[in-house]
Amino acid sequence: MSQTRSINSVAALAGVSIATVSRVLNASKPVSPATRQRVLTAVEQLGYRANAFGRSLRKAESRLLLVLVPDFANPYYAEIVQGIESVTRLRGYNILLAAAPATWAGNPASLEMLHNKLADGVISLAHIDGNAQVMQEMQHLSWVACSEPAPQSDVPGASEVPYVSIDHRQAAIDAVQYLINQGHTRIGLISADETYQWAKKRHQGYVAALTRANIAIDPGLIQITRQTDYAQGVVAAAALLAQHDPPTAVFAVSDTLAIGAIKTFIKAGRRVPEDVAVIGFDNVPIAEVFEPALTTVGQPMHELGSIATEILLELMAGGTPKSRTLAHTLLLRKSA
Amino acid sequence: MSQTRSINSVAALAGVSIATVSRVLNASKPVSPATRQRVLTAVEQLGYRANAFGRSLRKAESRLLLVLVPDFANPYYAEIVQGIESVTRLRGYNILLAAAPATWAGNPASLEMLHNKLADGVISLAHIDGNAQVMQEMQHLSWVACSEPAPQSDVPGASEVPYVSIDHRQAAIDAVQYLINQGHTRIGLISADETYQWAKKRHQGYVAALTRANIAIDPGLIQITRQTDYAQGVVAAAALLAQHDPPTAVFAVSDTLAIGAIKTFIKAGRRVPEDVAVIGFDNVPIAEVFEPALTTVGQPMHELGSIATEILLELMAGGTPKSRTLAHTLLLRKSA
DNA sequence: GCCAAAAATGTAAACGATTTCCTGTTTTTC
DNA sequence: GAAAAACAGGAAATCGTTTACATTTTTGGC
Repeated sequence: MSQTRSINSVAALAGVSIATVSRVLNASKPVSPATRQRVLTAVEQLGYRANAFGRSLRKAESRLLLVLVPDFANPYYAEIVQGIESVTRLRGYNILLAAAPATWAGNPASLEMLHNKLADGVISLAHIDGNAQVMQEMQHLSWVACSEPAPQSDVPGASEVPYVSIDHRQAAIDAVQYLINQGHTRIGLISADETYQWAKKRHQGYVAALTRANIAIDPGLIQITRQTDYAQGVVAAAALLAQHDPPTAVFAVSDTLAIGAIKTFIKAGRRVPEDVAVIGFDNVPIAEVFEPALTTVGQPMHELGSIATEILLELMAGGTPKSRTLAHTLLLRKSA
Repeated sequence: MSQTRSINSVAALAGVSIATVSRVLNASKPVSPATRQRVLTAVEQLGYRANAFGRSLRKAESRLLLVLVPDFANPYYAEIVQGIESVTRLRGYNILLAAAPATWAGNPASLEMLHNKLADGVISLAHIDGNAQVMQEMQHLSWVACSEPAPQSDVPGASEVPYVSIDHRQAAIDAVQYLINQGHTRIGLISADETYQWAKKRHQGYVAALTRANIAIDPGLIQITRQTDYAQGVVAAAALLAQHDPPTAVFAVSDTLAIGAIKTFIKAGRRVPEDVAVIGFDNVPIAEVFEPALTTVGQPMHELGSIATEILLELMAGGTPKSRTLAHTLLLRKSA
């Protein structure tokens, strides 16, 4: 009752060999109804459950998927994880959760220890730089990048890491174009640490949209923050207000930045959207509820996660799935 | 390079036995500096990393902690997980993440499959009802309940499950008392599904505070919602407004409910806090940023997670840690 | 130099499953 | 009714570690 039962105890109780017990439990080979039943009742009686390590060791698979998350507390990632979970649950996999180190380079230990062949595959929501150690590990395991495209391997013949993401550049173009259509010409940008591909791409989209509309790029209107929390949005907005000709519209690469900015604008006596229009990015849960409700670019978070998982599973099954680009949506609300 | 290397290949390359390799890697017994070095370079050269299953099978431990989360997308849980991670990282453990089924009873499979002895311990952020299957599993594994106290086992001699939580009842008393001190006498309650202990306890605190102040309980001012999302807050607030003598203050058992309620009040032409004061619970990230900034009860989320982990680790080490009750804080902002 | 004690290393037995053979029993088929 | 095929179930190898026990090598005191 209290101690751990092995397959041997079941076999003994049922009066069969351990091979037969295994066959019943895995339905791997036919077993006569009579013995089958005997095994089943023995299992029931002992409350037996197969030891995961024994199984994994023999089969060389764990049915565990490693999920690398840059920041647990960020609702954006949380929703993606939710999407991942919805698929793993169905397919009989479990999630091994790990914090992606802020910088890959320094601590190989943290990562390497993690997937000592423990997981069958990896879904990374984090930025993966070309760190050699990491890249080498990637050869051994099935990887898929979610939201943040993975760097290509230099190793010749190495297979590419598939990814699933929205078109960040186009999404930024859509957002900025919307502001332009509203008649704005002085449009500010609040971007974030551009080692992140998404930040970089959105910045590019901003530039592309303005260029296409023949609006000159004013470096003073571009604020790059270190992180994406409210506080950084506050700082960036203050910097924009300090310009001698402040913007009449702002595109922020995340909702948190946008909200921080709006608070600053309002505190400075500006009305949003009348004096300054603001568009955010991500459509986090608060966006809809905030006053004024935030106009923002919505990402299909749940699908990002679920499709990444499907792709990974296909990859693990030996297939060659293609990367996917999902549709974004411009959610028109009150702030712009 | 590409195929999986076992300890044998390392032993062969270094010209030693596998035992010695293991001893070097685990520092379990002294090894002469010379051989030690030879083993280390062999390990390096082959990129060897110990197989987790072999090790876990032999040592009967996985250094994996199962974390049961009711809802991934809820920032409240996300922050607790962050706290858990901060400790597991330090102590060399990893997190196995699982969605706690909404109702335990129906699907034993989901849970049982999960911890086929795979994890060394369990941290539950979820409500654990007295489901017999679950309770039995709890005998086999070290459990700790985080935020939601676990039910006591009926099994005589069974050890109690330690928990870490704030004093939900007292926190509710503090919040409601604050409203009373402000002169309010018609105070509404928006509570949630009271199979959750925290909801029940907060409701009790509400009643206790009013009773102590000799204010009669008006059932019409008590709204119980199914979930804790914004939408439910909207519905509950509308119901409160429909009363012939609506409340001048409202205590909501979660920030999301509070925010939904505030939006409704404002839309109905009421000013917050002048016409209706609102206090929430949890201090989610939005609370500070919302307009009007939300007065709420703060829980030490990060510590809830980290201390739960410490307790679990102590339990697993054979200790008998005591349950902990952490301090809450009433955060006075603008909404009340 | 010799011998006992100490230190270093090797051998082999677990750990708990799955799975490949293999050996007996049926069952089929002509 | 006999040969062939199908079926059930068991014995033992295997996965990759750790570790108790055995053995060899080194050390140091005389």
